[in-house]
Amino acid sequence: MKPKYYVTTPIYYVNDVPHIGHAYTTLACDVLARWKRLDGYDVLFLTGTDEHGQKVEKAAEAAGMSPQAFVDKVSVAFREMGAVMGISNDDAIRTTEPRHKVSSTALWQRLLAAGDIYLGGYEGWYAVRDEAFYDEGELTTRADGSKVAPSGAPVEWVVEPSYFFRLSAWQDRLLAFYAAHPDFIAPESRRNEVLSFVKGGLRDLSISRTSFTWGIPVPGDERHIMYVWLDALQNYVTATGWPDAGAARAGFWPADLHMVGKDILRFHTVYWPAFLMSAGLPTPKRVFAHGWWTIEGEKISKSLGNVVAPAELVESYGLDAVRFFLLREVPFGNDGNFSRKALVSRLNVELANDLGNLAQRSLSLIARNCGGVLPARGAATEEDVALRGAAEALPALLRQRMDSQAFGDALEDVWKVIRAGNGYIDRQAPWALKKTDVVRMGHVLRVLADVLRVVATVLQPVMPGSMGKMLDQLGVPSEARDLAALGTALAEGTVLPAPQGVFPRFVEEAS
RNA sequence: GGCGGCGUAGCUCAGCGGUAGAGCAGGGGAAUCAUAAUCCCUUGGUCGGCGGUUCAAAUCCGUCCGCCGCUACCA
Repeated sequence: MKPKYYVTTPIYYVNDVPHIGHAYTTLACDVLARWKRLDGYDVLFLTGTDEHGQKVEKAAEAAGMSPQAFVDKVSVAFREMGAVMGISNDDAIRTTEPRHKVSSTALWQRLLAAGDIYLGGYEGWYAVRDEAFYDEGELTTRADGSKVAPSGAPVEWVVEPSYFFRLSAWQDRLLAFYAAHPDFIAPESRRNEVLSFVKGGLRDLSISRTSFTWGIPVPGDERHIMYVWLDALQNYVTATGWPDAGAARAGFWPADLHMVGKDILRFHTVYWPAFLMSAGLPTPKRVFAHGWWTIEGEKISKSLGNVVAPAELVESYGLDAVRFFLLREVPFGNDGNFSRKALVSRLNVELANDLGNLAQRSLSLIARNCGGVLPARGAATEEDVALRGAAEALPALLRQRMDSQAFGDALEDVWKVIRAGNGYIDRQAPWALKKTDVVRMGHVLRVLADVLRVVATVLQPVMPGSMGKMLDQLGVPSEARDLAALGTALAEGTVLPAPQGVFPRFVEEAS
């Protein structure tokens, strides 16, 4: 039986407009999912949308629609984004689905049975204008004695009945959990932040509301609806069919990886494991918090009008170039800056010149001088062994990179081999061997074809379309494109199709 | 304020106790199979400042300066 791998994106809040940040998170998960499939795993890759909450209720009202009709409409944008980015998710969960109501209700009952839920009152300074609660310390007192939020909105003291989760009781168990699972939170700096937060003490968590109704009712007390994160986080479990132990996907929980933006790290690394442990469910193995993108040096913001639509980028530069750029440009986990200049540079230098051109020059030499068929392997020289060895080391190397979500390092590893390939072809000069040693020329071209095959194979998760084309040109059968297949050499004499450039250079239109 | 991190070549970053590295950008040369692509060589850094530990410090400790993150209930 294949080993299982379960990776999730956050569920995206439908009130947002999908932008490059959402695309980035989802893309990272997609590459992992594709990599694991390539490596023989049975993969469950989940994304989805968070469709409950007061903001949605209000937005629906403003649009003159029922909340359900509203979310049916706006959630489409996120599924379209997935299609545009070439995302290979197995499921796209929506928190408004019946299966999720069943699962969230069951979770609540588990927490209740564990004695971790009690009825209390949620009170605090609330600004109606901001629809938000504020801490005493955040407020400013005006001359007339009234208090205002940092936004300047007036606040009032409100009390609302609410169910609470006994998070305060979980501090020690959480700290023990982090200690026992040092890889649970990544990157390291984020782990430190979470540890420091939990060590500072935990307060009980309000997990229900009565002030609006668009949510999942609390079992046994339907005046309340479950609040935000309890319902939202549970989606990851819902998708595995829980609480039906016989569900087809039952074996996928716990997730191997929750990919999140750094803004929602705490919910995934503090509340979520506490909920799960309380419910007697296994905890996810790892949560990775990636960084943010700025656009041409500026924060992404609607008011700046610099929100970059993924579809527009794909339209301008091509899907694979965009996918490559996002994972290549910035060490994963760091913040990064998106600039068109940098994207064009990566596309032209690394994709077109380094990789595309290496394939094109190698393949056209084979087409012209080897009758268009794959030459045989021959006695290997020291240089042949070195280059072939570097390529053959890639799968094992990338396995480690992928398991630590080091996409940038993974791509750098591959590019070292590609650069070495260009050095090799220059030194071997098969175009000169054509006149002096045709047999050796064939052997050299075969080394290049073999190296390109490995490179194209391991790059498929990042650039599925263009690497598929490259494998076509290398004569690799569609059933021989996974990592395991790399152990079997291609048959000499395989007829290769006419080579065609895979990555055209991007030329700015003359103005 | 508290806790944590960062500051290394023009740019983006790796190195984290043993004579400063990569990619890009800049300069010179070679080649001409190839997407005017490629290859080779090369300029460039007192590794934020100051002190300390050590035979030896980007690398450990202290301190100062400058940035950044976290410091709970909008998803």
